[in-house]
Amino acid sequence: MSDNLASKITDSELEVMKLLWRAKDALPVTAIREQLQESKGWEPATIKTLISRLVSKGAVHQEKRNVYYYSPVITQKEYSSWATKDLITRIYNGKARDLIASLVDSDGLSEDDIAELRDMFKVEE
Amino acid sequence: MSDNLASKITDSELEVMKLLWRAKDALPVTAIREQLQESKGWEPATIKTLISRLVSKGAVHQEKRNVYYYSPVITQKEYSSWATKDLITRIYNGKARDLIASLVDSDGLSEDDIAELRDMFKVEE
DNA sequence: TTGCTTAAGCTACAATTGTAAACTTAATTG
DNA sequence: CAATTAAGTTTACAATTGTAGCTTAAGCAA
Repeated sequence: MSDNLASKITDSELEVMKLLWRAKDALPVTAIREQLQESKGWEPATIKTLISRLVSKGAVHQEKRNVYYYSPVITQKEYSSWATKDLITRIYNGKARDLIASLVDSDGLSEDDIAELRDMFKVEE
Repeated sequence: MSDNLASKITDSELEVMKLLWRAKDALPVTAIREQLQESKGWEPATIKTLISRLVSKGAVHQEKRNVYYYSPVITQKEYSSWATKDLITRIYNGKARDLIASLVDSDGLSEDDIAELRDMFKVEE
């Protein structure tokens, strides 16, 4: 994913993306609105603006049926991994291990997490 | 560190923080400018604005000597760990291990990183 | 001491973001 | 078919951010 795309997904827009990622299929505004209006307390107009911005920045695709249906162009994986690398670049001088060290070291990991990570790194060839 | 503080350090401001973190002692504008003017191509006025904003948001402390000397209030560790937790909250549903899984899984880790992490999580058994 | 060079403070201004209303067009319903 | 409603488009507007100039005050050199 190009820096252009992901870097421009703002916090509010991300809420829309999350919803689209959760959905298996493309969704019409109605469906999007239904969820965000309640969970976020946003006005329909606000939600529409966010969707439009995402479409114009190429993060969401719109398909005309009876009414437009929206689906994510950028996958959640792409986005998360981009965001993570971005954090590493900006804050950890590009060193992924420093991120993890920081997590370990600031109690960012639960016992469970650590157990799981131990596993994760054990089996790895 | 409160959410208030860290969440408000913007990208440009972060460059100033990084410099202050690197410095062992408080620095006068001159010193800060010297470095950022070259590395970032910023005008003196810009640098001054960033410093002022950091001071007013409480991330940097200023001490009047002959001239003001600036030093970080928020430590780099505090900031990184905050930023990391923030990422986890926003993108990984609060699950630190998902962050790491994503790193592993998107080739965000070099062989070296993995070796080191394996050490880090080595089972003492 | 008087102006010259900066530091510090205040002001500016465009782009982005969060939030939304107003207007226009198309669809649904009586 | 006319009226209502909902979808889609355009416009708005304040806060934040990136970037910087202008003004005033103060220290230093001549």
